Amino acid sequence: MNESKKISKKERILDTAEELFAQHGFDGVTIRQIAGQAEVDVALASYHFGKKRDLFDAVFLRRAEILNEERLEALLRCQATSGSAGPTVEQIIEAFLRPLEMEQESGDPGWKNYLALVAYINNSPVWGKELMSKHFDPLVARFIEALKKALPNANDEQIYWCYNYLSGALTLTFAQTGRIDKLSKGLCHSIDFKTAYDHMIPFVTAGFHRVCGQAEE
Amino acid sequence: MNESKKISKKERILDTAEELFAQHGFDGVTIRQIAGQAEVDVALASYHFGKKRDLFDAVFLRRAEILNEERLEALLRCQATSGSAGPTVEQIIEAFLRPLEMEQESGDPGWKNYLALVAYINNSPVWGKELMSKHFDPLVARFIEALKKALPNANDEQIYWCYNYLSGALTLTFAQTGRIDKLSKGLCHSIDFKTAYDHMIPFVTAGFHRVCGQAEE
DNA sequence: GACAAAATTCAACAATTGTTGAAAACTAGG
DNA sequence: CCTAGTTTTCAACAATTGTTGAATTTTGTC
Repeated sequence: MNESKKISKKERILDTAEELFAQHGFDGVTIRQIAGQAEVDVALASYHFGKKRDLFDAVFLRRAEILNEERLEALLRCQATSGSAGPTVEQIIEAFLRPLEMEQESGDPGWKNYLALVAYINNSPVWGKELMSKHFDPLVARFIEALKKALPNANDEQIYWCYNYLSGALTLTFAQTGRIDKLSKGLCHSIDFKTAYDHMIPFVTAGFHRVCGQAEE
Repeated sequence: MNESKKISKKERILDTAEELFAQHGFDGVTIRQIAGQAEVDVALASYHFGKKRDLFDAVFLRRAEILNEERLEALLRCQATSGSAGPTVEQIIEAFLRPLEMEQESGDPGWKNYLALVAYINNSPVWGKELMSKHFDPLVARFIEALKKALPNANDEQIYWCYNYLSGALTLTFAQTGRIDKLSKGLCHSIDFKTAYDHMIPFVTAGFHRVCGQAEE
């Protein structure tokens, strides 16, 4: 077995499906397109993953678990370094966002596709609730608990709404539509995640503080 | 002609297409589904609108023009009432968001569907750039000009990134996925646009001020 | 190298897709 | 009522869809 260059056909199907689903959505992609671009027989996708929907789920789940682990680590790490008062809002937001940046800027282009897929799912009235709630919200709940501690004056409603805005700002960045490139006449670039997160962190941190009635220290 | 209750079949196709496209995206809907739900023959959609893509464009354009007019009015109005210094950031954001709230809370349920469709389009790597840039960004550019005046310390890059976050937070709200309902255990409701905008306005206002290096007065 | 299991290909299926041309029904004005 | 124009229906088309069962090849184990 040549383990250095060989990527199994099963993985190639996942990678291609990831890319195409992210670009065109579930219904905008055919199994034949996936198989064609992956240079694989049409029937092989069904053999490995079953129905089309099962393939979609497999693509979504593959990196969701990795992402959750990294985010959890980041949260625990910033909770460990901060005192008994717990981490600040900004530190929590950092822990929430930076793992994404790392993955997106890593060599693996699959992560860019994957997060674009998350953008598609999060904004979908059909799957937004189902998939995101099931696989991301258990961890999100832990981040929100930390935020509550950092914002003692806030009521829960305010925190959840603010998280919603954070989620929206984040997923639109994932989507990489290139709209901001055009609007800013080339000044900003959708693919420049580092800059996107650098601005996003103070933006949402200030938003949380303002809405949740807690002046920034 | 009974003009009170009669809605033409052509309009019924538009309304139904609006609802279904918003829920399932362009590729997730068939002409037959639209025709079926609109109680209309399949061929009638082609007769009135041509290709499927043309119908999609017609749905998108119908309310885009109305929305642009109302938003422009709101901007001009707040610019007129403010002095020569121009409106504050918060006033500009208000002018940007409130017309949406009005429409969404109006009796016409089509507006809710339409804005969910905008959410889908804005987050789509395929259409996000094309449709949004063409039909919304000319007006967005005017709002950004006003924001630049209200934030003299900001550089353009910061402003465009902040607008991107605003756009993301806004469109996720449009999408009405119901995820926040579940996450907050019934405390927040996706359909409650009034509350969504009430929280969003101070959230993004504070974000703009923080990123663009201008303390709030 | 035989052999069982896994992986892969081939061919085909019924169902559904967008679209169209011709026929039919409706509408309005003379 | 006649007629011209618009709207609506009907029927059908070629193409594409997801999926499957059987056949074939590859893989790993003794």
